[in-house]
Amino acid sequence: MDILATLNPAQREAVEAIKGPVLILAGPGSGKTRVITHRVAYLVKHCGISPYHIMAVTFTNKAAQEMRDRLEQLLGQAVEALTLGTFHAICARILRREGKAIDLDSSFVIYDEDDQLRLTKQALEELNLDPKQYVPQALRSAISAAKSRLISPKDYAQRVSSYFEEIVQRVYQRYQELLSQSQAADFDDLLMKTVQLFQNHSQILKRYQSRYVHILVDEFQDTNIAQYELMKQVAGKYRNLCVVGDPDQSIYSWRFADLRNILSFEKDYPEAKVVFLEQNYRSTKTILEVASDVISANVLRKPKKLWTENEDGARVTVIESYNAEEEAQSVVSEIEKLISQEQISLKDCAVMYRVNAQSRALEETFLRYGVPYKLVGGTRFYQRQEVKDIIAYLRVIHNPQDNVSLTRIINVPGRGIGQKTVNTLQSWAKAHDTSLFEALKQVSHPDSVGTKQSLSPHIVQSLAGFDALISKLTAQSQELSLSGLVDEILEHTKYKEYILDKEDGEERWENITELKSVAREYDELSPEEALTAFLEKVSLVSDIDELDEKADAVTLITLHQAKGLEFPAVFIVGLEEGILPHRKSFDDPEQMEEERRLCYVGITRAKKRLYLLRSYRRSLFGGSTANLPSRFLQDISPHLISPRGLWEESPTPVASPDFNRDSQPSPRPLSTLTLKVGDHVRHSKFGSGIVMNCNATRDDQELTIAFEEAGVKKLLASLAPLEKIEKDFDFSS
DNA sequence: CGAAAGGCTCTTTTT
DNA sequence: GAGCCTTTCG
Repeated sequence: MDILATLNPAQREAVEAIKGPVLILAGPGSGKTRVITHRVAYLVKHCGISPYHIMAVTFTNKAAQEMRDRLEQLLGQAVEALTLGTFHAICARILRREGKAIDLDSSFVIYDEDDQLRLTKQALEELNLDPKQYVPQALRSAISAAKSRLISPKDYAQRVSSYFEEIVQRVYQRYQELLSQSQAADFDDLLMKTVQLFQNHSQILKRYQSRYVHILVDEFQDTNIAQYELMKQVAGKYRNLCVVGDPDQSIYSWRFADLRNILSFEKDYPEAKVVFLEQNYRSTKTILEVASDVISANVLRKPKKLWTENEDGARVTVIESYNAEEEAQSVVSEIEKLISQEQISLKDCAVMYRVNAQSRALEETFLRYGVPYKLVGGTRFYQRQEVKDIIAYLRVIHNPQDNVSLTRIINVPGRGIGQKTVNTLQSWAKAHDTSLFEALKQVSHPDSVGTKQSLSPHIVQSLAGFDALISKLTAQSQELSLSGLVDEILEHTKYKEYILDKEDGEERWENITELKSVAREYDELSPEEALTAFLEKVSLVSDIDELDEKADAVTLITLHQAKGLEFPAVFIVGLEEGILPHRKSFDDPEQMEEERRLCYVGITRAKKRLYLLRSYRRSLFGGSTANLPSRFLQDISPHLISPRGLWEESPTPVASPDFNRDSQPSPRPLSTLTLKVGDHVRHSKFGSGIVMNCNATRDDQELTIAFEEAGVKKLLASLAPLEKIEKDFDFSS
């Protein structure tokens, strides 16, 4: 089969441009994944490049798996040698192989957010800082932000400019020490440490540079600085770097993704070829117009013209209901209508929402009406307490240095080792500069000195018992299959009795059974390999990876997770001020633009039918509140909408405030000048910029302006030396 | 030491 | 409303 035959001219151009850097700006539904897949196939089949010399980075493991499947179809051969995966998975692999060079044991564990938080708390405690005054979550996030920007504790120390940052620096420093003591890497470390490895070991970098002749990166708009740097390093030799992204679909800035990467790309690779994919193959004309109405209100974007040859399609349905329950019922009844009247099945339908908590009302209603559904995410399987407990046992067996996991299980199920004892062990470990595990071993030996007096013989016995348990399991781990090992853990800890005694015990035990069946998939490997592979998998899987496409059931999913997917019928629920856009974005125009992009991502998932739902009341936390309809709804041209619900009954809708930012009541005319959103301005100091938001204060205008060079600033119209400029100004150039 | 009860806070998105 | 923490009592 000819790899190029099925591509349109722009797609073909993107596939054939194999020499040098390429930036593909691809709108939703423009065949972006197809282009990447075909490009790899083209490299292998037409250019004779071995898959061994190609690296392709995807956003999720699922996307990676799908690409591998499609490639094998396209090429008619397996492509095992191809490096394909998420940045995190690829980095983990590199670090396992090369970690020795930077003092990272090849059996290092990967800490997730929960582990990170525990470690942050420990660092706080050790530094005698009050966790009430310094919220651990905030510190964790600040550390993560630093790492995503490749700022080491030392670098951080040099740029400290506030008391809070001073604290962050100290916690960050200690946090890293604790990580290294545990032979652990957190998510951010996977990226940062790989970059550092390459920075400090040029001979290792050279090997990888020579290997990867071609590099492809998908969802480029959601990469962070560390990922950008990594890519730049590996592509340093051949510069055959192809990145694909859509700035309008950038929705991960809170994970420190940096849209500037797209802008930097053209600066760092001036010879880059830029290809635009603008033809949409997914949605109807109507859906595309709705999407365009919503996204065009963003100020910080390059206008883009998407088009399609698809039919006009039905108008989008806007449904207003009284509360979340009624909203869920509307979804169910519309789905039933679709199934009976159109050729749409359950698995063609997806319900998307801003926050996971919204899934509850939906689930209850789906259950009540007996409509099958698959829930993506929510309380994530591998995050569940009981599942993490068992994994913690496995981690300790695999890597006894892992202090976080050891602390987690040392008294689970309860064996009389309380917080006080753990503290004693921890200070002993710190005083002797050793791991908690070593402390446990030393202290529980009857002939050890120095600590006995502070621990009762009774406790020492408990510790010795636990130590013996771990030793025994560790010995068994050499011989038993992985599922056998899990059985041993369960048996010796009496975990079943422990968990069945708790609330929802049955359900939790089922989760353990489920975990065991995952473990069984690794039984054919050698015990050592199985444990390593299993632990790696459970650290890096995401919920979306587990989505079963074939099951005939409605998908319930967050807007974030829906990125990259498509469905014939899409329901977006909770289009209300405070939900979508989320209230957290109210005072930050940049975040507000991201909310808008999120809405855009949701809309553009739909192929044929789109339903936008909004309810008058919603009880998200405790008391129920009345919310106004989302400003995004107001941005859609009325002729694209066919209304249902409250609007249907009362043709003259209840007067609701106009949310268009442009028409916010402006203050009394200023003698200088009055500006509105979207105006281009020049500031005597900050240069040229664009107005993102206007806030009328009592006798002034508070402006948020994105300056080309100086970034986003908040200014007062009466004071700022501003002039309005007419000429068209391209923010991104 | 551990279970139970009461009080507190903070409510987003996830590799 | 839930999850987390602290307090209290056995």
